[in-house]
Amino acid sequence: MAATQTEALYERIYALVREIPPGRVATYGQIARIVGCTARVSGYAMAAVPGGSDVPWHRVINSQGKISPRKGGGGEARQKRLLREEGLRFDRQGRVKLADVQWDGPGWAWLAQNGYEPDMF
DNA sequence: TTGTTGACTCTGA
DNA sequence: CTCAGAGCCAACA
Repeated sequence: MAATQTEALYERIYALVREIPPGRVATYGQIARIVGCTARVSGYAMAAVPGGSDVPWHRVINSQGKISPRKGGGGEARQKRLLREEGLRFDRQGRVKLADVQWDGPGWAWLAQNGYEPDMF
């Protein structure tokens, strides 16, 4: 269980990302709005996902519809390949069409079941 | 405790 | 389209 506030925050982020269906993507800011943190922090949470996790971290991209570049360099290519395998199309600028493939959110039922209050939105 | 860094986003040029 | 600056906040030295 979460021993601290920040651990609880990360767990909320991961639980939410696990709800993103194949073929859809969410943005860091979208995740951040729901769990109640900043876009930067949700990005940091993705960087902290351990390998072999069941969290579909590759379905989280930036607000421009592009794969965010890492510090280390590698990783973007793998993320792009995983998304292609789920049917996403990338244009010449390496962007997906967010209007078509962006996730519409977890839904009220899931939110209520996971401790979120309606007045948060 | 202070300073730097980063898988972000928005605005403006 | 690209680029720069400001705001953001948890992690780390």
